[in-house]
Amino acid sequence: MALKLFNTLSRSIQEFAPLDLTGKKVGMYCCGPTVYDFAHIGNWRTFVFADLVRRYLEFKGYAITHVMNITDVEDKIIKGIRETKTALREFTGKYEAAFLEDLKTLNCVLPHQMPHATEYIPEIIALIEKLVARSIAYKAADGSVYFSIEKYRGCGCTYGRLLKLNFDELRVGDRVAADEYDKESLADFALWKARVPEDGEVFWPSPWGEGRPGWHIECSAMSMKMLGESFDLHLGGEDLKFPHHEDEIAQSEGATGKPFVNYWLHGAFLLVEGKKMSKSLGNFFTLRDLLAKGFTGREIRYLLLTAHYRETFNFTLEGLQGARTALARIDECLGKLREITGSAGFQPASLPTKERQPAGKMPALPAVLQRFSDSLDEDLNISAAWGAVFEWVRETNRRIAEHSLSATDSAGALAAWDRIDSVLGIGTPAEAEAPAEIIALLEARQAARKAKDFKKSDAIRDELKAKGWAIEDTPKGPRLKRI
RNA sequence: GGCGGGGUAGCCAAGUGGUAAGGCAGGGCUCUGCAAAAGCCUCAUCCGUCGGUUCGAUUCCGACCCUCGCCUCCA
Repeated sequence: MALKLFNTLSRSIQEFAPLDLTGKKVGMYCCGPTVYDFAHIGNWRTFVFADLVRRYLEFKGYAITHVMNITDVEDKIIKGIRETKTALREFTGKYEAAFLEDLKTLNCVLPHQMPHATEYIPEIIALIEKLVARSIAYKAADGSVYFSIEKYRGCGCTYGRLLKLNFDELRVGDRVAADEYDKESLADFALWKARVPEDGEVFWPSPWGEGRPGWHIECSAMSMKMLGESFDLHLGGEDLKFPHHEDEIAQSEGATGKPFVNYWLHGAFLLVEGKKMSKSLGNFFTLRDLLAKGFTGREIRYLLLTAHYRETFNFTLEGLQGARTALARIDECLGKLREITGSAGFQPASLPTKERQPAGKMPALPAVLQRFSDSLDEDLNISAAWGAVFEWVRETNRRIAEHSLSATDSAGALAAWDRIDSVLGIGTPAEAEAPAEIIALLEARQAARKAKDFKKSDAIRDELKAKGWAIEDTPKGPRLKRI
């Protein structure tokens, strides 16, 4: 089955077909973080969504180039370095390192390229020059360069491709009124911002004088530099549709005269405990806040991946608790499969299913994989995909209980899971090794049980519990579990 | 004011013109020296309200109510 995606550009679900003539290579750009603070759980929903798209395209056999920019020069960053009295690199470096660490915690595959805005100033300037040469951009009295929406529309281009805009009825709110730039038109946006005293040491030379790039232009410059003037996929949060993505289209197509991006994918917002996240409501969480509450990256990833990407999702602490139980259900099942398969060095990775297949042409898949893949083909219906996974878990458990699952069946099941998890990225939980002291207690308890000295064995169990370890007696002997 | 999402069991969340996936919680059972854990089974006569179309609507159409978001900081 072919992958279908909702394209914001056409406002409809379309079959995905890469620009690449061989149908194999795919270019994908996702707007990355502005490194002025720790990323919050809402940001992470978008990045995990991008990770899902990337992983699933790879699952389908595409050779993807995934680019995510790092915005390391911007108003809030400048404000931050002024307040903390640090250098630009020092300031952004700290948050960038945290971002990369969080990305790893959530088991997101690292994008192939993560360009920094400050390292692409020449490309940004060159792009602005093109726009100036085509008279779509102009230098204002304040030394800044703006994009003229009027001129752009005059060329027969449409501004407002991703959502309907009615300029006559745009409400002039406080934010717009607060703008005191020398723009010809209110809707015009900055490509190059002239240096002002508050910028401190943050500026670069340019044909229009010292200054720094606007936010929108950097994404156009870097994405086209890495992926070409036209590429396949551009993702981001839904709030970026306007103005950011709209402006990217205008700048890029205004400069090249070619279609910029084929498919625009937008991830929906996240509510936390039913409300928009805000610090005053006390429902504002960074990933780090949640880790501090004792949740793990995979639990958070799981929860972020339970809902369809285009639906507003309500993230709750209770949901996170449920995620833990749900994951344990999968882990238990996989653990049993591994026991049945035996530890004879079985390597799921060596199975032929792992082989790259020509895009869109997969061999016959095990039922669960087929359902999983069919679900994701439908505009990444991950809820249905999880449904397939959990029904498979139940069926597998049933077969295990009636001992009708051979080592070969079990190995096959694990191989299927391996493929599924290449998309979900849930992995296996970090197993805590029990210290020798705990093992000794466990053995002492077993001895007492054998001698039917249950008073003693129960006492040892309590002692273990006090030390943070729970015992589960299974037919194959006791198992230790960290509490 | 303009534009766009939503309203499905206690909670989260898929889906369909023919009578409701999945997860969590709850209930029952199995296993167990007892527990714990786990597993299995079960759990919405019903999909915001009111009309309409239809043999049949949660699904299509209309109206209304509620809710969330975007409208130049924003994932």
